[in-house]
Amino acid sequence: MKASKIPAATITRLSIYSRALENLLTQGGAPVVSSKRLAELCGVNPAQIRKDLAYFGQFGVRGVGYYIKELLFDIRKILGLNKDWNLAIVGMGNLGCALVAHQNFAKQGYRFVCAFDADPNKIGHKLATGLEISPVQDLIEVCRETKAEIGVICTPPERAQEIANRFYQVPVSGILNFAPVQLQTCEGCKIENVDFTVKLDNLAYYLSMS
Amino acid sequence: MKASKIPAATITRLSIYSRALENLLTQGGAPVVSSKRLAELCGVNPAQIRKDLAYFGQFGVRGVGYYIKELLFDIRKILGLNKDWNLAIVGMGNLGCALVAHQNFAKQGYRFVCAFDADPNKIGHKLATGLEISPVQDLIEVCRETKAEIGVICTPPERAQEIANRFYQVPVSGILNFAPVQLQTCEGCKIENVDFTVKLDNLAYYLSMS
DNA sequence: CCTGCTATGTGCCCAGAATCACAATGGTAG
DNA sequence: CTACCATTGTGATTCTGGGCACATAGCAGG
Ligand SMILES: NC(=O)c1ccc[n+]([C@@H]2O[C@H](COP(=O)([O-])OP(=O)(O)OC[C@H]3O[C@@H](n4cnc5c(N)ncnc54)[C@H](O)[C@@H]3O)[C@@H](O)[C@H]2O)c1
Ligand SMILES: NC(=O)c1ccc[n+]([C@@H]2O[C@H](COP(=O)([O-])OP(=O)(O)OC[C@H]3O[C@@H](n4cnc5c(N)ncnc54)[C@H](O)[C@@H]3O)[C@@H](O)[C@H]2O)c1
Repeated sequence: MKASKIPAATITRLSIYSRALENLLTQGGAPVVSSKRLAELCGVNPAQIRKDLAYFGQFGVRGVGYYIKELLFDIRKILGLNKDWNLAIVGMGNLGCALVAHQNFAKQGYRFVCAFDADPNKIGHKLATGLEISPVQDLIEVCRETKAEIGVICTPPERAQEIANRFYQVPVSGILNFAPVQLQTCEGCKIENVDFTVKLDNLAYYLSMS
Repeated sequence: MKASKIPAATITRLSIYSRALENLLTQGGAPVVSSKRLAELCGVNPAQIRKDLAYFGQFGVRGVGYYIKELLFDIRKILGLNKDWNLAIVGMGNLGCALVAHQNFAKQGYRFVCAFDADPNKIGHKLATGLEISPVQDLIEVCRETKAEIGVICTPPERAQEIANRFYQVPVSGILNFAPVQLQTCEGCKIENVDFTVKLDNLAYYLSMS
């Protein structure tokens, strides 16, 4: 598939473009946007946008620009957001609960279909969304029942690998990992790490430079 | 300064190396580590590690490897983590509270010195750490009093720019932004975005490809 | 003291990504 | 119908970053 030829950075930017387009839509205004204007909103080079889109086809009208609504639809389709995705989350602590409570995910088509914790006090507890916390021992079984496709790890770092291994057995096809460890990968399962500390460290570096 | 010649990716990796080194330290074992072993732990190429470090000097012993404790110290110094950093946080909702409750930040020398919200019900409330939530109107004043250096934005996206503008006035020298918007930048203030949705979108793309 | 081994430090090369610049083209106005 | 304008789509160019491979240097053992 041509997928392999497309830079990862392009995919990340597509996601950012889609958010800017959503904002333009809700704000109303002209139904078209030029690559120049969109570039300003996203903080990138206009040619970059045109080239990113060119990987997937032709979406604009020369001399006019891009029809916002159509482009948004096309980008979401490229990103695979024209379907809902089922998420399983493990570790219902501070962060885990914040994620499940977050509205935007549902709006984008990401649904939490099961939640797990190891703490007996939490198991059985119902979250605001109606989701009930299951014991982590049942992870594989429940994930299969609920057809989870993406796993989200919010446990302490020393438990993360063990949870990942179980996800591999389900199997899920992707993992979003919030624990600050480098997970061992597994054929057929794509991992994305979200790491706040790394971002803070970056800031610290640049600030102590200047 | 030579800073500008160093790839941003290098700084990010340094942060990851430092975490791996911390793990090695607490686990005990040999006091030295080779670039090969460290590379395995971090999921990168050994030459990459040596090259990253070479930007800043010579830290290893040929034929032996790197002394873990010393290297960790040196990397933390490079990253500017040999001092504490004062953080100001705005928006004490689900995410904001999770961040303040998080132990790791304090361990790394990141201290929350003030917290703000617009909700009258939250103002005056004391967090577990003893930190009291201040009204967002007082942001500039309180940030100056508490010597905040880095701002953390956890408000809804439509409020984020307005908060950033106030941070610019303090001024803080860096902002960690969790709201899914592209903030307008300001000379002298470095911005880092943490964006979960983008990561999920990346997953969605790769999963719908294969 | 000398020899051999091992892992670092680094010059060189290659790949991929960002930017530039221009030709192609749809829309519009006269 | 024609000519002009604005903005896209894309080939060419530049630049940055990653990986290879080897020379270099410290250590250990005899
Ligand atoms: N909270 C933050 O702001 C923040 C920031 C950066 C990184 N993180 C990382 O995110 C993760 C979670 O952070 P948190 O603040 O929510 O921690 P937390 O302690 O509030 O929550 C951890 C949860 O995981 C559960 N758990 C522990 N072991 C488990 C297991 N084996 N199986 C299933 N569940 C288990 C615990 O019962 C608890 O509910 C940690 O790895 C942390 O380092 C958190
Ligand atoms: N919770 C998540 O998992 C998650 C994930 C991705 C992104 N985000 C983003 O992080 C931000 C916060 O998310 P959350 O889940 O904590 O939302 P939340 O609604 O729980 O909290 C938002 C808080 O901001 C406060 N606030 C609103 N306007 C304010 C203002 N002008 N000044 C100061 N405070 C103000 C509110 O009173 C509230 O306490 C949002 O931008 C959200 O999109 C959150």
